[in-house]
Parts: sequence; structure tokens; C-alpha cells
Amino acid sequence: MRTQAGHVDADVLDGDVAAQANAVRRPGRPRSERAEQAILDAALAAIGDHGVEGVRCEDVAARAGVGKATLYRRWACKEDLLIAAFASLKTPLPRPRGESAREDLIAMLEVMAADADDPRYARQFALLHGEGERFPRLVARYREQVVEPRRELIRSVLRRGIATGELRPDTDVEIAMLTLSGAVLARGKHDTTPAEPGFAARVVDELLRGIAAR
Amino acid sequence: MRTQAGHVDADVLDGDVAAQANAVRRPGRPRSERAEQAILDAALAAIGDHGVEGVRCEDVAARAGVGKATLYRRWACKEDLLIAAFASLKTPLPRPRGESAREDLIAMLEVMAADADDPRYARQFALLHGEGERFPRLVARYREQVVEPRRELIRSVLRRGIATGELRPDTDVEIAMLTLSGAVLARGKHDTTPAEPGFAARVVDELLRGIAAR
DNA sequence: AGATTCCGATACGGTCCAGTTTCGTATCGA
DNA sequence: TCGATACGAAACTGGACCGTATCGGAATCT
Repeated sequence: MRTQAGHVDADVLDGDVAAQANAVRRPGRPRSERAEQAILDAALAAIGDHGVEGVRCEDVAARAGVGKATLYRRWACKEDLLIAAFASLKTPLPRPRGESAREDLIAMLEVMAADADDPRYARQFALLHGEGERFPRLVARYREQVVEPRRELIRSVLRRGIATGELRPDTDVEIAMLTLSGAVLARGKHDTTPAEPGFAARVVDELLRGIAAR
Repeated sequence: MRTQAGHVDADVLDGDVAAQANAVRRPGRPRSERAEQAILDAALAAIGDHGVEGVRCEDVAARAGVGKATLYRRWACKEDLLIAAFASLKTPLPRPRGESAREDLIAMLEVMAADADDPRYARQFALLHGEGERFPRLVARYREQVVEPRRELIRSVLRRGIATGELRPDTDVEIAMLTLSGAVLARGKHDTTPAEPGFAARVVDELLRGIAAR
């Protein structure tokens, strides 16, 4: 029993909402909302600098200008903190405008490519490729809340394109989705491809028209 | 000065070759070749189980049925051991048969997809996505010796296909390469796509003919 | 035989770091 | 003002793990 009274697991998921809904105000000095946000921001910065495994709670507290106790009063362990930090990093996906599959896909990939260039996100990719052993709940949550929604959005755009006749009816949606998102993943930050401008459009167009002659 | 006499850095890269070339036989009991191989195998198994960061030298020695001293007599530090372990894991890439770009690409992707399903390899992907901070030399070596050769091979197949007229002359080789290898990367082990049979062929074909209607 | 180097096993020192505790102080409701 | 809780700072505990040292014994050379 590590969490204190009033701090149940749900707080990890959406602490602010639960805190406000929980109208029974506790006596004593209220927790600093500023500190809370500073900790989450510091955690994200630390992830960006040292990777998920490399985050040190002491460092996070120092960056946030906060004592470690303040941190552990809110989250029971490191993984809970990381989960909350990722949850606080909201990336609104572009709503497909629905006019053309091509444009929607380009918009999607542009957002994903921009995210991949943000170190706070780039580190998260490692979670899916072996690093996540120490934080299984974090990995599961990341997949549910970040990876899968994006994939499903791409799938839906592809399906709509098939329905409207813009795309071939025999398109393998799953393969096309993996091809598109994989290109962004493979580009990464690490090699000689620094933030090319038309990257997303070129990927989409190359897949759309195919590279076979004729 | 940690390495012993006769053990220079080159040994880390290709210990066996250097040992045989170094014909000056040292007095005393020779090092066990069996132990050496057992350690490398154990290291690869440990990487597969716990990831690059999760490998414990103590565990590697135990798996190999070897004392830790035997391990440190050969490699000065953990990173050197990991480098040697990766180096010992040779994956012969298929020689492009050159008859058709399509077949060569499929063969390439099949090998890469099979590797991605091997936990000993799968963990390595994490190196490229943030985990490698602690082992910079390992990351550099992995990129040089594993990632780049594969990419270049794909590029060369694409270029040849353009030259023979099988592929469109205005194909963006880099984009196509990222798309193909990215699909393998994105598939990963982690989601609901367990070792599908025709995966590689479907990726290649979808890119070749395009998904746009008409 | 004797010197030398290796072997597996085990104990040890040192560092890093998650999580706890303590302390003096600040902020709330009553 | 009083009780309760929060705050930052810092000390502390305990475990994990890298790398070293030491041991008795084995293999190989001269």
C-alpha cells in the first residue's frame, strides 16, 4: 500500500480530472499544481535527453526545482511517473479532411515525421523495440494510446480512399499502412536525412503510383 | 591500461583472426576457444532475453558456464563484449540474383523480416531509437556493419531495376528504400502480425504497382 | 620439474540510483 | 491560533551490478 488516501490508480491515468471530481477537499496545504506540471515537463525533457531507461528520478526532481518527496507523493514509482508524463504529452492528430486520401495521408505522415524529430517522442520508439521490458505497463499504454490510434487513422483513410475509388479496390490496407508509417520510422533522426521538406509527400506519391515501369 | 599484453583493440573487432595471425605463441595454458564461443553465444542469448541494456555480465558468464574473470580476460568492458557478440552474429545477406528487381527485393525483405523475428536481432533495433546512449561505439558499429550494408543493397537493386527498365526512371531510390525497409521495421514482433507468409512479397508488390486506382 | 598462463568460483569494493525518512518551513481550513 | 498537509533540501537505506582480486587447480611450454 504505497499510494496515499485519495490517490488511487486512476490518478495515474488522469490525475487532474480525478482531483477536481473528488470534491471532498482535504485539510492542510493543497498540492501545488505548478509543481505537478513542472515535474511532468521535466520528465519529458529527461526522456528526450537520456531515453526512457536513462531517466533518473533525482534528475527529474532537480530539473523541476522540486524535492524528490514531492514527486513520490504523487506517483508511487518511476513507471507511474513516466506513464503520466507520456499521457500529458498530447499530440492532436490531424482530422482527415476527407477530400482526398492523398492529402490526408500526407498530412498524417507530416505530423508523424515531425513527432519523430522531437526527441521527447523519438525516445518512445525504442519502447517498442526491446527496451520496454522494465516498464510493461508503459509499453502497453503507449501502444494503445499512441501507436494504435495513428495506425487506425491511416487505415481509415485508406479504406475511405478505396470506397471513393481513389485507391485500387484490391489494396492491402494493412500492408499499405505499415509501408507508410514504416517509412517515417525508418527515416529516423539518425541517418543522413535531416528534416527533408517534401518527405511525406514523396513517400505517399511513390506508394500511390507505384515504382514499376508502365 | 586494462588490456593485457598482446590484446590490443583489434582483438575486439575480430579476435580469432588476430589470434591466429599473431603466430607468436604465448607460454602457459592457451585460452579456451570453447569458452570464447560459449561466452559470445550466451551474450547473444542474454541480449535476446533482456535487451542490450539489460544484459548482466554475471548472467552471461553463468550461462556460458564460465567465471567472470574468463570474460574480462578477453574483453575490457561490457561494451566490448557486446560489440564482439554482435560481430559474431553474421547474417549473410542474399546475393541479388539480378534477374528481376522484384524477386531480389522480396528475397531481401524476407531475410530482414526473418531477422526481425529473431529476438537476438530484434533487440538491436532499439539501439537506433534512443537506447544506444550508453554504448556509442556499439551503435556506430551496428549502423556501419548491419544497417548501412542492407540499405545499400536495397538501393543497388532499385538502381539496377531502373537501369533495366523494370522500374520507373523517376523512382526516388531513397524513398523507396525507406519504404521497403520501414515496412519490415514497422511490422515488428509486437503487434498482431505474426510471421505472415507472403508479407515481403505483398509489400514489394504493393509498392511496385502502386495503390492509386487506374 | 618449473614457469607461466589459463580455468571456474567466489568474495569484495565501488558506484549508481530508486525509494524512504527527516527537518524546518509554508499554506490551507477551522 | 491550531491541526493537517504540502513544500524543498538533504541524508539515508538497500539493492543491483560493473569490474577487480584471490583462490586452488589445470594445461601447456621449456
